[in-house]
Amino acid sequence: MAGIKDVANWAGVSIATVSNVINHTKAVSPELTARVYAAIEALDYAVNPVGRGLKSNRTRQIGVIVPSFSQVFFPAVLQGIHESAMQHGYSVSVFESNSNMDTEKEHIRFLQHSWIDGVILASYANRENISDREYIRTLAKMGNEKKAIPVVTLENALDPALDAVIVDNCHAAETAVSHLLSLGHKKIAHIAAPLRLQIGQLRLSGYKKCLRDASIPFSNRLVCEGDYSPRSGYLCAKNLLKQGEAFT
DNA sequence: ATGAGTAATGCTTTGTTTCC
DNA sequence: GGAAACAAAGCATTACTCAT
Repeated sequence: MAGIKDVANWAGVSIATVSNVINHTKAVSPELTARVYAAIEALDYAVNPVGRGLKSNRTRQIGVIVPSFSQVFFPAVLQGIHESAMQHGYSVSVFESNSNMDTEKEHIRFLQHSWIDGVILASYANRENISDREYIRTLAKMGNEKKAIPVVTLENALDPALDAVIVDNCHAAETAVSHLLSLGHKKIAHIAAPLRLQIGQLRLSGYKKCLRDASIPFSNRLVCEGDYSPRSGYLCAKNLLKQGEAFT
């Protein structure tokens, strides 16, 4: 693999000039610029990310942790992250936590020592849970340390100190229920997201609020807790049908 | 204004030296 | 002999000085 010294030798310039051409950090004459680019092409040179990272403290690598690759929601999210990262000259490393807090923490520990520039995290942590609070504080601190690794959470606003990209889950559930009501349905079942998570609670409250607004009594028997997977959706629907509670 | 050359810097690993 | 301390290497970037 050719390094910056090889390019400098081939082009007959100093390594400083090569660096200035690549990064546009200083004016370099068109003649030398052309020679540097010719050397880069001839030697098939690519900047060594380790060397660049040593000096700049930046690797242009982003870590992404999602609970599951098989959930319908995340492949589209990952695609969007990947496309946006590419546009900005970043690459993405993806990890699966299997909806398991220990695995998620393990990935975070690994990324903390992996010269990553930032983390996008669809966390399974619950800020109401005392045992998760210390972990959430750790995530919030990561962006303020000497080698800052900012963390952005998806779907779950864990801490005011952490940036988050979230959906208004309460309103979304309300919208879904009111759509069904507008079609004339009165008995609406809710296959819920995990209720230990904020997202599950918000969706359930949106569901309840819409029923309340329509003066329809809430029945716990019409709520079944799933885990996002297609299989849990199937099992919940099966259970609801089995227990004989009529819904439309 | 342009470009060359040098040294320092970042962090980790590996090799070498010193000391008990 | 083993542990601890120190030095050097790896690579790209950047600041600085000097030359043309």
